[in-house]
Amino acid sequence: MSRMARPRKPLLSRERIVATALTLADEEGLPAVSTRRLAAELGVSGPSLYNHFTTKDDILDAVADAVVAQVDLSMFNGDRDWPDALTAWSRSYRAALAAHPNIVPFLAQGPGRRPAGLRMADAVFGAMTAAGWPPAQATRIGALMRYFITGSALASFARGFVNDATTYDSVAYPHLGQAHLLAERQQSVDEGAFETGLRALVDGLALQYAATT
Amino acid sequence: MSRMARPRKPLLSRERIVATALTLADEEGLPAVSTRRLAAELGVSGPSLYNHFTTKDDILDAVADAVVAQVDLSMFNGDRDWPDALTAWSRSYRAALAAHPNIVPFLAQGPGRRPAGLRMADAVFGAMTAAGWPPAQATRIGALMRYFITGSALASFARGFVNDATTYDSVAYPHLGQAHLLAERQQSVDEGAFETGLRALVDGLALQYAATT
DNA sequence: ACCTGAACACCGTTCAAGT
DNA sequence: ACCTGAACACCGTTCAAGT
Repeated sequence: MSRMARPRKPLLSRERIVATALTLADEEGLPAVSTRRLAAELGVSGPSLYNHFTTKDDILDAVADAVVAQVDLSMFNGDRDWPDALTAWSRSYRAALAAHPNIVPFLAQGPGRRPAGLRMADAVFGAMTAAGWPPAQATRIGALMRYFITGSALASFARGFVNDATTYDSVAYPHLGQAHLLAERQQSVDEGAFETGLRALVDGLALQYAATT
Repeated sequence: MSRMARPRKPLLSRERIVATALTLADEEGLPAVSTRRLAAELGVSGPSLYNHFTTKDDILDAVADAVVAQVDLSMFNGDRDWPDALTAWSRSYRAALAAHPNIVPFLAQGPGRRPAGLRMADAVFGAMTAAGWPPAQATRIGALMRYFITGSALASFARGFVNDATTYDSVAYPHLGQAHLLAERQQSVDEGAFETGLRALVDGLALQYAATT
């Protein structure tokens, strides 16, 4: 059964488009990822992309999915108790987003309905129900942790902090010391707020767990 | 002290631009808010807007600030204990965002450095320190609650849920029953996840409070 | 001071045409 | 099947010109 020799291989592939889009977003920001710019980066003309994706949003969805696919899910294999697993997963999730901050604003908008997001939701749901959580609560836990982690990533990584002394009027905002609002402090505030919130969430869920089981 | 009579009053004002932009975003979505479309809505030509704002992002910042300004802060007046106040504020915050879902993706990106956001951060910080929280923790609490609330609003209100049976393959995602992913279920999942997470956060913070004071 | 039209340098997407 | 150039209907923003 022989076939004709394949014609010269295609210039593009979905994988190459996604990888190049992610690199471009990482290096020059989300606004740099236009179809025309991305195509130029790939050495083709703009409309070529439409042979592989139906829309620009489809491309960004795939990029977002590639980022979410980096999240470690191995802590849900049953070796750890649920609070430990949830904590480890949250940190891995946040780290995956921190590695690609410029895609976070897009990623945070969609519900997690792409493959990697569903795989993640499935892993959390499975581990929580296995640990004894009722299914309805297990669903909620997956959602609320995602809210917290993506919200944290958005606020932390998205836009720079304007270090403008006149913005922070001590008369208008008597409780906010200037020191609390300096740009260089922001990252440690974000980090501390994330860890404090993560612990509070897991501890608070543990209270509910003890009350319902 | 008389002055010359004012010449015909300006066609535009910052207030009118912001109000019209918010209405347009509410009714037709964020992409409908282009400078040209907004100007047309206001009965002027596109470039006129630049007499009142330096950039389109400045306009959207002001719109976001107007939404945040709707958040009730009266629960921080000292009548309630801090967990009650934090809970009431969170619900008011979420409700303000739910009233204008289309602006949330923009709003969630910036740190809360506009007037209404700073007023809010100041109120939370003031109430938490007054209740006995150390300043560093009070700052973190304001930030982490914002992460959770904006993250929740983004995921809940931003993009519709695709009700596509083929997306949810029971082989690929064995733990996720189809019923859990139907569009009509989504809103109640979001609501339940928000309330579960809010309670967990406040309960978990109460544990930390008891341990540090 | 405030608004306008014209212009610049872009967009996302469609489509007929090429191979 | 996959890529191209041309085209359409848009963008945000600048700027000289008007009042």
